Amino acid sequence: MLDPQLLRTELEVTAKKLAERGYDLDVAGWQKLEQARKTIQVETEALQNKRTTISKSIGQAKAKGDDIQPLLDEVAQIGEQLESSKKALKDILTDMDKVILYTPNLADESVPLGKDEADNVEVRKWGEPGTFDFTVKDHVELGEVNRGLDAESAANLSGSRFTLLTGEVAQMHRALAQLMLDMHTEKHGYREYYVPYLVNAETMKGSGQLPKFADDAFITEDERYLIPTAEVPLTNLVADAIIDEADLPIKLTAHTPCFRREAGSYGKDTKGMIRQHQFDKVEMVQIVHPDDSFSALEEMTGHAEAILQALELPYRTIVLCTGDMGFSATKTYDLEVWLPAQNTYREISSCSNCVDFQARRMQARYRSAGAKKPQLVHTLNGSGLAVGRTLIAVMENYQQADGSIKVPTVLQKYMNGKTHINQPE
RNA sequence: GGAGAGAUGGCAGAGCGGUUGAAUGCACCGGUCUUGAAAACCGGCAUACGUUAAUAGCGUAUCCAGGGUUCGAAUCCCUGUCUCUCCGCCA
Repeated sequence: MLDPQLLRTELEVTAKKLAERGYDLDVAGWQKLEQARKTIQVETEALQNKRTTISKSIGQAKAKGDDIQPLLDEVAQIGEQLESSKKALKDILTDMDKVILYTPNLADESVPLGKDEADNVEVRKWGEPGTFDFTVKDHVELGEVNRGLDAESAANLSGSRFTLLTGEVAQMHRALAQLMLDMHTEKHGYREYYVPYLVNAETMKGSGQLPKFADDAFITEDERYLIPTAEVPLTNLVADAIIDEADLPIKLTAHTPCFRREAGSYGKDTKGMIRQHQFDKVEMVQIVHPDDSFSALEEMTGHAEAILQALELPYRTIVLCTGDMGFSATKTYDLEVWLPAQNTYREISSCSNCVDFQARRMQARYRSAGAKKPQLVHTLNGSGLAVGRTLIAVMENYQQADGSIKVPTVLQKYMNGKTHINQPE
């Protein structure tokens, strides 16, 4: 959530910034609420104070054996008044809460203005798309040729947007996750976590998935949510914590399945395993000092890029424009990997700096030696990488004329030294 | 799934209807002493919100969470969550 102070002191400017990212804040409505809040809160607290004072003197009078009846009469009148005042205040605060919990983060100055993905800006490009002297197959065909991808069985078991992997393709999927975790823990300084895949509403609220995006998540009968990304449990690890400044930055990583309803994406990417209800992802999360979050974003994006470079997959890095960014982010880099069958770059990672937006929701703070009060930390998250899409990218970029797939050098040790998948004898 | 016990400040641990945001100890910070350190002694030490120019005052809230009883609740009642012990079951 945004700093409520910002909505009080710089409402106009804030509203303008929100408009840049396509969010229309009801300025007049908010001002009205804020005004009412001020009046009623002051009034309520004054009444509360009055009652406490009298109640205390009742105690004293009783101890001395004085007559307490006049005091009881006095306090009786306050009761009702306080009751209604309290209720009015609660209603207003609920309304204000609603507004503020549904309001996205502000974009950083360095983010390009724009409406949608068409306005995103390419920052850099790495590698050259390979050339093929045969007709390239997409990952669905390659999956069939290699008997490794079975969409029909998955559909029978679960419905659309599920995938079943078998044999060497499943093995490669596992190997990719291993490679990613190893690189992040051994080279990039992250600590590996195994986390719950079901979390409660409070946790989903902390990282910004609730209340606004309830429809995107799967919910269980006992009101737990299947995590849409490991960002949710990892980031919330510092909820309500006061961290020693010396312990920052905290760098966490986990390999988890991710579950998404994909409501509203009907007809999009229906073929293959690009967009699924369930997919694996290795996630990176950083909890950092406010001064360091933008440099941490560059670093983390580099960590995701390092995986693509190790796999020698061509990609480009883009910075999302104001209109295309996610709810909690103040700045986001997407990595897009080259998919020869689609003849285009497709998203494979998203790295965001959320500054204090999630930290404020979670009350995640740090204490520094000098400062009196604990300060909010900054949080970042990034995919490093989406495992399923990485598998697709490897399959398509490393395909051979006969439909077999070369195993990237860096991956071979994770696949018992195999150099090819389904190489004909 | 059955039976019982519990949840208080960074930690340990009192309090069980009145002036208690909460004793005491430890930890931490400042000071006295000391060549320095330790010990001893003195002082300080929660968070959020509101009000405000103010990180000054003042106010409100917070003793797991949410309801209730009461003039007044950390203390009494109800519901929920979590933890622990024993039994059962189980990977």
